[in-house]
Amino acid sequence: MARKTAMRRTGCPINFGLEIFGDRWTLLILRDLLLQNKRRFQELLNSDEGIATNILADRLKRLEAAGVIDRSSDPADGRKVIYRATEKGVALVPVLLEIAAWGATHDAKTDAPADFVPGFKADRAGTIAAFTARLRDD
Amino acid sequence: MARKTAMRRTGCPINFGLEIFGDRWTLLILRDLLLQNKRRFQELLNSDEGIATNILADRLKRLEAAGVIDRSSDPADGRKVIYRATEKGVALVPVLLEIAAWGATHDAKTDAPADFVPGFKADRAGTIAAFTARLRDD
DNA sequence: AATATTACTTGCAATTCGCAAGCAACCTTA
DNA sequence: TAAGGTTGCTTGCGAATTGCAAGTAATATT
Repeated sequence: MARKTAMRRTGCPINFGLEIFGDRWTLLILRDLLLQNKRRFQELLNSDEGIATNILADRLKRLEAAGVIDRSSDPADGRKVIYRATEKGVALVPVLLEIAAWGATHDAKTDAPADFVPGFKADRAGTIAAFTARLRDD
Repeated sequence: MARKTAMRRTGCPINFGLEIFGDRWTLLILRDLLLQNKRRFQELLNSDEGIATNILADRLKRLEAAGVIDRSSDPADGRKVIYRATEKGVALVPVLLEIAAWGATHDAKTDAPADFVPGFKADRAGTIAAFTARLRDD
């Protein structure tokens, strides 16, 4: 899991994002951290998609290195680690919600609640604000 | 390049998206098709990030299989192939613009024009409409 | 003191990636 | 109409990444 010094391909802002979260797992971890309020390694591990422990550990390291999340140990239980999105991470909520809206719209068998897409379209800013506020509260 | 029958991990709408474009290259191809109006294999190949021909061919096949793009041959030149986003593909413009806005905001050395983020924030719907309209025109 | 939890590493086989070549179909030029 | 160039791919192969299983160290619980 040698952390290689991230070689930038280009200065394109989309490429910048992809070099951080352009893989099959990173945005799922951010989904759990940003939209599902998960905080610990075990919670992230237990997601339905079934990420492996080495991949999860690697992605959390990269996200921390990229300044998207913070890592701290739980003062109430020294074994536990708390992962938390930084402001830079919280700023990805709109990206995740747009992907979710696209997926829910174009997947006939989506698990998304029926009112998600209409609600998001009707009040995009409100939906984003609701998720964002929840992250800053706890 | 064996196309394996895409095994769904879950019905999560974000996972649905990631199974189509959750890798280092696919969204860059869509960037070129959706935001840069590229249409041919060579144009996509010439992007600054330097995608390999086998990867590009593979991703174009997957995008076509997913219904995100259409493939047709150029009536004016039988060697050339025209790749074009479907409605499902055009619907990814907001996703790409959100990623671009995030990248431009958080990358100190971004190549994005200085007025992109302010312009996008001031008139999100207008920015999306401008890109979308351009795709339907030609 | 013994056992369980939590957050990870480590090993290794299997898949995927990326570079370089090759190739078939089509167009252009002479 | 023959020769050469262009276009959109495919093929081979070494290197990197992934994913599963099995550890392990540092706490916490009983």
